[in-house]
Amino acid sequence: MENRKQAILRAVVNEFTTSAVPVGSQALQSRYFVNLSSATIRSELAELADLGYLAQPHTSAGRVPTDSGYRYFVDFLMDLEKIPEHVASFIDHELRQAPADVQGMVEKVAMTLAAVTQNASVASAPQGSQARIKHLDLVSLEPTEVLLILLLEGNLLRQQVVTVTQEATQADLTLLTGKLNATLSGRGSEEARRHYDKAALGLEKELLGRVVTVLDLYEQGSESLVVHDGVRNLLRQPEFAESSRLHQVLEVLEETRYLTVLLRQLIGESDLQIVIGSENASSQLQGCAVVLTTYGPSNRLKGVLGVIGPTRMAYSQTVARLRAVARSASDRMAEQ
Amino acid sequence: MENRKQAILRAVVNEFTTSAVPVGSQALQSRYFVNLSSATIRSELAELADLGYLAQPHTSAGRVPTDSGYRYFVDFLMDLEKIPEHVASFIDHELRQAPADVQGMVEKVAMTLAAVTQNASVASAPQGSQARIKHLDLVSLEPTEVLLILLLEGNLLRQQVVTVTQEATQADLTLLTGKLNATLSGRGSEEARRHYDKAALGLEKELLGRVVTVLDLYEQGSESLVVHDGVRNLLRQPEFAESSRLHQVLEVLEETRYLTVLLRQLIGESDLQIVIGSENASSQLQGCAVVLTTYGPSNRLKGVLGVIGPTRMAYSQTVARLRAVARSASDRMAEQ
DNA sequence: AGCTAGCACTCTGCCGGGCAGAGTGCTGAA
DNA sequence: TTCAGCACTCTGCCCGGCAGAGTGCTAGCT
Repeated sequence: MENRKQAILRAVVNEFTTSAVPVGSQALQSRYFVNLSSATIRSELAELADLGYLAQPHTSAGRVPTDSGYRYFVDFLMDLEKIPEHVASFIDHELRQAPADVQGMVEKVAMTLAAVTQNASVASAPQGSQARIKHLDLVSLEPTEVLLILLLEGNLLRQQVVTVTQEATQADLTLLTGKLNATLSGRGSEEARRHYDKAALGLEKELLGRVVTVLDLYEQGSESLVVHDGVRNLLRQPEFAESSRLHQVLEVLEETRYLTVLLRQLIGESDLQIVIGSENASSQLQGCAVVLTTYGPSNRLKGVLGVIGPTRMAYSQTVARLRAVARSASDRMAEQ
Repeated sequence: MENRKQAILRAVVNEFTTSAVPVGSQALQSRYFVNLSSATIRSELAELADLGYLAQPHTSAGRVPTDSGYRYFVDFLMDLEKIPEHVASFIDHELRQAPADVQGMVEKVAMTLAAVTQNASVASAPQGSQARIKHLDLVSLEPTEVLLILLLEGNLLRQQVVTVTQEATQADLTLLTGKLNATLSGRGSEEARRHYDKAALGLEKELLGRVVTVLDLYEQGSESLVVHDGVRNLLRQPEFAESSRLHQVLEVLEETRYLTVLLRQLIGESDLQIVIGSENASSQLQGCAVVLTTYGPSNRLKGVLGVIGPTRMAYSQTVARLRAVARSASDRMAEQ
């Protein structure tokens, strides 16, 4: 595409993302192209519309970027924002005072991301495809009830109440704890399963069975933790003035199943993903853009972090800030 | 108040909660008082308006309950709904498949409550004024880094990474774990503090210090867990058609600080609390009603469970279902 | 004394026309 | 290739009129 067309498309996107009003040839001329006439701009706009990058709400309205227009913009025209100093330090400050547990951390990350991007945010807890046991603990609740505590790699705690058929005192359990820790720490589910298969019937086998279950659940990601925040930011945008639009977005955000699927598709894909409007698989997110990246304490443990907003979004700013939050959060988690 | 006035007020509230349209004398006559003329009803309505229980949006509209009207209704006129069988079994079914950890349980409770009341819900994790240690565990991460895992009464897990000044192997830690468990299990923060004061400088003292910190944080409730769900349900109500109304509610829900305060005021108060419109302390909840109750595994461990919706709410149904969820959740938590 | 039928009154919501404003596409000239 | 000018179109807004809903009041009835 010629340079000037690109410049005009960029200008339309910039203008529209800030004003939310269809932009006409005069506005462009006075603010971006003083030494071009509005008529010239008009003919360029018409051609951009023919190419499918712009559309007009009605005959005598200005132009609005289409989904392909935004796509072209983010692929070729966007120059990354340099994050202001105060935003960077805000991010660090917020994340530094996040709680140490995963749950609290993920919530704080989502909150911070929503605050700095002024959009809605989602975050899933970092998770590896393979779970490794770091430590295991058994606590007697009742004679036949045992609380199984599993510490997984990444300092993730899992707990399970196991009802066993045979009574066990805390002393029995402490003994067993030592044994299990010796054989299992640092190992994953395949190792646990092997021990389970070998074990004789009884307490140990019952508990090992539960250990395997917990690890399997984790690896399937079926109990994955996903949080969201910042829905109130969306309400500031005219796109969500009528409640039906927001309703659809909330259906996605509050229905964790959808969200899990949405996020899982990213894992393994490229570092940054931008999904615009109709590119979204789910019909509820038409008119919305989703910007996603991964984060986590290590290469093996990755969670997904995302921003959800109207397609009329400040993409360059969003991407830069999303990356900053992801980096800062990853650093914080790696420290632990 | 005379019987008939009460009946009319009750009818207005009933009718308005289902239709959301100001209710006029004719509608009342045809659906509730066939052997009364609309003129009679009109004069009663006028008197109820004089008493402050009803208002009209404009001269020729029907009547709408005021906040005091709703207040009178819930205090004197409401008869509690008997919960349909399928709702009761839905609640049990949902809560039965809740995860065993507190976080997951609280989320599931909030989700279920939102589903059965068709409003927004909030839930805080059960918390006692006194924390008791049930079990304690130490895991070596690095030579000078120890992961402290505390299992509190109510099966609440807390974890903390402690950087210690003196190197310790896992064997050292296992030894210390046994000692600390012997002295601390079943005890609370005052006991932990006593041991901390007595302990000689070194590993044990450093760890005990952290134990005390964790218990203190817990008892202050400063790290209390509060979740919400079901905002999408509010969007179905005409009250939230313009986004500004929802914006205010979201400010309260997404700002955990507000929510914590809102919920904490209930602890220690009566079993059930209904706050209607202007009775709300926070200005953002004008026009909203909040129905709160407590729940938890025992009398000492209580969390708050609440429903937030428009003042035009099916109070009787909401109260009944809120109670059912609270009871079912309490049972489930007590089992563990 | 309480209830009711009838009636005038008021307010909203909706429809259609007219008008200003914004923005376009086209054309002919530089 | 660019640009000035112009006719055209479409929206948003205002306005008046009208139907509908609901009220308050009054006079008469039981």
